[in-house]
Amino acid sequence: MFFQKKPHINTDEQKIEQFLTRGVEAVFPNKAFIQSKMKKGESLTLYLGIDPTGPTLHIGHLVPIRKLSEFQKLGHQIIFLVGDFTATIGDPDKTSVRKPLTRDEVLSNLKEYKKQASRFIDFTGANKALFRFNSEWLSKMNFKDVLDLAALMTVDQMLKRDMFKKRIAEEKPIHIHEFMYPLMQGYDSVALDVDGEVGGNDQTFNMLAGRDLLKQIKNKEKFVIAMKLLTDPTGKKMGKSEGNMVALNQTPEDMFGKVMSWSDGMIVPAFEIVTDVSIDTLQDIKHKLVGGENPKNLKIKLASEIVTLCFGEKESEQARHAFEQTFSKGEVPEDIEEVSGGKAWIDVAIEQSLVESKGEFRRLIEGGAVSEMTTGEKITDPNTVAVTGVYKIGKRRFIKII
RNA sequence: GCGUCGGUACUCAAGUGGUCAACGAGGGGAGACUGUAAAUCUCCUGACCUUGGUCUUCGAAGGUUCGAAUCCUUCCCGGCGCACCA
Repeated sequence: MFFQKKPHINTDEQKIEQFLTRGVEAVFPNKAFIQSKMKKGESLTLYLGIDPTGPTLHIGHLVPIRKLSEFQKLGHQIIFLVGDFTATIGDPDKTSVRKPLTRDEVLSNLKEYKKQASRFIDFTGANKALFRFNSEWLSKMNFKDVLDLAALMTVDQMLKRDMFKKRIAEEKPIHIHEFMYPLMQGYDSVALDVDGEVGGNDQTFNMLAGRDLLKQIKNKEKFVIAMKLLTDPTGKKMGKSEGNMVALNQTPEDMFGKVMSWSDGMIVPAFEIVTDVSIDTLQDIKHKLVGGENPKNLKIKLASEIVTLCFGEKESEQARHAFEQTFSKGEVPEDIEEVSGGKAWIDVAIEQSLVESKGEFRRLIEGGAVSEMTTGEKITDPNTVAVTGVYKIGKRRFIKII
């Protein structure tokens, strides 16, 4: 327990309402429960757990992170929990066991996390966010502790989880340790002794497991806020496993471009859950879309908003400019690699890692993907000598031969 | 333990002695059309030289054969059923 001068708790009704609704998919046990706590001005703790499974955070993480930040701004205590222990175990996946990560992988993934998270969360000052690791407690438990914990849940409860049902239906294996995952993650709630947890809707089962455990072990009612997932119109999740993710370590230009390539159906949900635009603006955007405004314009606004959030207004403006210049007007991007020519194209391509194999480059040539920007002339033979000019390979790869 | 079915490229999934670098679908890349959208049409999607070929791949290792992803043996991993269950 630590005693510090608690900052003022904001009990503004509108802000609380916003906190509990914007981008929120579901709350447990119910909205009124959390509302009353918040209105009373109680100082609450809320945490978000993230497994360091990739080298960077991505835009999907942003949704709960920003919700966490919102809570911090209201004066409450927030905790950013890194699932360093759980990541070395492997979360059950839809189809199979996720490959467990090694300690080293986890540590290297971790490096960037705090840095990236600190763009949104305040890790300094009077009400600083805590940065914790679940190995602090999970690595210390012995088999007896684990059994005691496991005794609190039944197999039937576990089997309610969709992915397990699915795997049984598909006659795919389920390992015992996969049942432990919700327990471990749930135990985080107990160890941290929090008032609430926020996370993506895909984490609802695990979050509720924690709620259950906390109730049984400490007789405490944890609230759970499940955030909407950033999905494309087909309901597919945006995430690293789906390949359409926007990583937070990308350049502003790349991020801008990625957002622009989202499908139109993403515009409204993305505005709602990953930007700060007001509810009025949101309505306005919906109307414009229905009214036949070119969705591209709204998407540019969306991309600008998102890049601003991550990098600031200036960077965002530059990214937008670069995007319009490069793609809308078909001009050459400003910062491109310059290499000296004088040798066969295929060698240049390999040396510059523009392609992964010579075969791939040949295929691109055959497909007419390599051309000079100003004359539009296509390279038709991979063995021709690269001469001075600015070339593009496909849509996004550029190179300048000097 | 016994029986039985299965393990194929990024994913799903055909193929069950030569015509298999391996059907098809998804994903990814490229071209056309565009708003770097979606939809649609076309092409490509193991590596290396290249009209053709060489090499590496179908859970692992051996074997049979002129020739295997395909047959045999052993092993590893999984599903299901039966048996066992202090």
